[in-house]
Amino acid sequence: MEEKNYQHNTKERADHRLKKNKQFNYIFRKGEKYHTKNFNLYVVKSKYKTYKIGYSISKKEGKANQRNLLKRRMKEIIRINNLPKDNHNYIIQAKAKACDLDYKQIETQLIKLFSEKE
RNA sequence: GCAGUUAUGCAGACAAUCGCGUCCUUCUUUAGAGGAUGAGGAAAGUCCGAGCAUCAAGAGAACUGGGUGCCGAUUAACGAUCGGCGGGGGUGACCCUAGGAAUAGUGCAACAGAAAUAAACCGCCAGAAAUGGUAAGGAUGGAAAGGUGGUGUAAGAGACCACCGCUUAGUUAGGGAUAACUAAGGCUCUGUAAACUCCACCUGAUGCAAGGUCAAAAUGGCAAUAGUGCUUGUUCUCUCACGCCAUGAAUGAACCGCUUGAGCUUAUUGGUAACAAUAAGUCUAGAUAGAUGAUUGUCAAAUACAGAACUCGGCUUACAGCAUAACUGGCCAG
RNA sequence: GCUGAUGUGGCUUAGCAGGUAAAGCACUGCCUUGGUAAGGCAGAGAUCACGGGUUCGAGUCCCGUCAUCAGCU
Repeated sequence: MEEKNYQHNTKERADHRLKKNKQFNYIFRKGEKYHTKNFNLYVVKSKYKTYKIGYSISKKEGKANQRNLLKRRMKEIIRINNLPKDNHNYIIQAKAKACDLDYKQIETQLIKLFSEKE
């Protein structure tokens, strides 16, 4: 049953978000790292049957509205392309002025990241 | 048409597909479906002023610290706003202005210059010289002993005169800052208070991460009529209050605070204006890793600065592309 | 969200009641040594974060921006 629900609900819901500061710290310490030019990916195996994603953009990258826009675009890309294939915990960290990128540039880089992980 | 000044407004709209926060309805309770609604002129900086909350409650005095500073009005309040006055800038429309007191006292004014708050280097005049008189001219400086022109004189000097400036007094106008006029003084009185200071007025501190609810029993430590806490800069007077702290106990954004408010829109009236009064209508985000995105089409082009976090009133800073109104300048053409 | 602090040569710091910006390390040249280090002598290097104001004159006083760094669940 749960598997079916998971297949249907590909959208980004609250269930699929990391929220606690503890979890973030844990994943930053223990996770495996993958890089592209503007993004880092941290992955840790989860004990639950769903995946979770957190987004991390530091204040240095841009002003508040730019950071919000980047986060929305990342969420949108992950929702449409259905990127996370395993039930792990992920953090995507933006760096190196990722706020200046287009939607399409972000898309290619994120797809690259997840394929590298495979 | 060109250059400019001031004020005001907009800050994409519509359609389609997928997707997000909150609320409501429904059936069902892991969840789904439908509907409504969903960021700004600065939401920013956190520079001022308020509400609200806590510091157990309150009245007062002294000192200290901080702020404001032409006049009148507006406002819940303000360092804000409006209208004036004085000063400065611009050909002009118009703009800028922390603008009380320098005879209460103290400090500072480098270098240059003879000399910087105090008189004499060169000079001019008299004289044989010693010396005396003088401040017109010279050089320095931000500032040099009222300025310009004349009379006068040995040479000169407010010594005297005219105009201008300054100080004091008076009259008139004005609600006042102040202005105009008259008379006198003959000029004695450098600048700096955004240096200390004086004068007048204002001022407790901390901030929603404030603070409250769930929250009780029980145990341990300290204290015992003195102690603790007192208006969180210090000291004092008076009315006072009470056992205090830790564990229990959960670092949880779980619930409240959290959105109806000095609210918004329109009209009328009063006022030069800021603004106020009255009437009618209206409810318009409430998140908590933090809600608005992606793709396509049409409009000439939609692209700037930028994202609510308890709430209001201002200020400051950022800003693509426009639109509207009033006014100024000179040029060209008629 | 709230509250503070700091910006001075390449680096680390001085500087005050406003009057020509100081030191150490580093750098350049010369001396010393057979050579290097150390040492000695000389030299260069700053729009005092940026923009206004007060003042005759601001690194310093006042106001506003920007950047950096701390602290508070």
